[in-house]
Amino acid sequence: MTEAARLRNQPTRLLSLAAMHADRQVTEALAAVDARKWHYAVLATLEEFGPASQAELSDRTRIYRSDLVAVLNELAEQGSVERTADPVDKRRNVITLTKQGHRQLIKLDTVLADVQNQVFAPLSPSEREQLSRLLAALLS
Amino acid sequence: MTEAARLRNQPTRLLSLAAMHADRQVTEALAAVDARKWHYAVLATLEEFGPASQAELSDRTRIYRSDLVAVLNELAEQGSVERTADPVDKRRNVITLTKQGHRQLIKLDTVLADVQNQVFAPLSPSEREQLSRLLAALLS
DNA sequence: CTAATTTCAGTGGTACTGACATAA
DNA sequence: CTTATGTCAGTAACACTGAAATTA
Repeated sequence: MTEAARLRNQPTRLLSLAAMHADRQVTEALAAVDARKWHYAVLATLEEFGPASQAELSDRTRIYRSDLVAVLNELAEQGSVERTADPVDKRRNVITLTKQGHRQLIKLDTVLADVQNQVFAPLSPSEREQLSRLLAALLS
Repeated sequence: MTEAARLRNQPTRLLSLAAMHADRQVTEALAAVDARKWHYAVLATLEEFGPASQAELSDRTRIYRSDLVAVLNELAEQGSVERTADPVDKRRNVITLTKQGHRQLIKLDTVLADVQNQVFAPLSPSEREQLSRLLAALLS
């Protein structure tokens, strides 16, 4: 079944379909190790910037504050993260990466590296760079 | 607020963010004329291939059969489409584009052309072609 | 009997809004 | 008094599954 020419000629549709295709593989690969994209975003951010409040995590990961609550509940339940009250500002929680969380991050690193290679397998290394450059330009 | 290096280096994340950014603008522009992406997909398909059953429309647009029902209800309500029983196969409906639907399609064409130019404004014409080529390669 | 078509009900992850209590 | 923070409730479009009724 062929697509209408009008649809084929909508670059935004192509972009959507490609992203959906990639997202699907990421989601599946992460699910296999009991994780989600957001888990990785939070763990990676904590690793790089150290303990943070939920508001700061929200800013850095682009996860909404309201949605972050559930993500942190999940990460805390699996012991990847600790949530303690901030003594200097009692409105805040301080989120800290645990050793278990660090191990989980390393594991997710390898899982995601595999997925990137799988998703971008049709492209040569220089084409992958090209693509990243063009996509980044769209966001600036 | 900067993103963690690990996140910046995930091309699939970049792809997701770019697609989300583009989708948002498409959705907003279409909402302004009381339409959705799926409406356009259905109208464009009917225009190019003529009257079709819902199963055929589903195949061509990649909209699930179950979701297509609601889309066609909306299009029928606004008079863009007519749904009649197929005399030769009573299981089927025949979906036909009306004159009103044709006009709506033309209108959506211009709306979407504007959005494409807006979304891909940061890229030169040859870069846009490059991007389309690379994205298409990911889907093959 | 089987297979295809339309439809409905429902799930689940996502993006996003709004509101509330608490505390700065 | 206002603003920031964490939390909860809820909406909406989307992707997807499963099943029922009708008809080929």
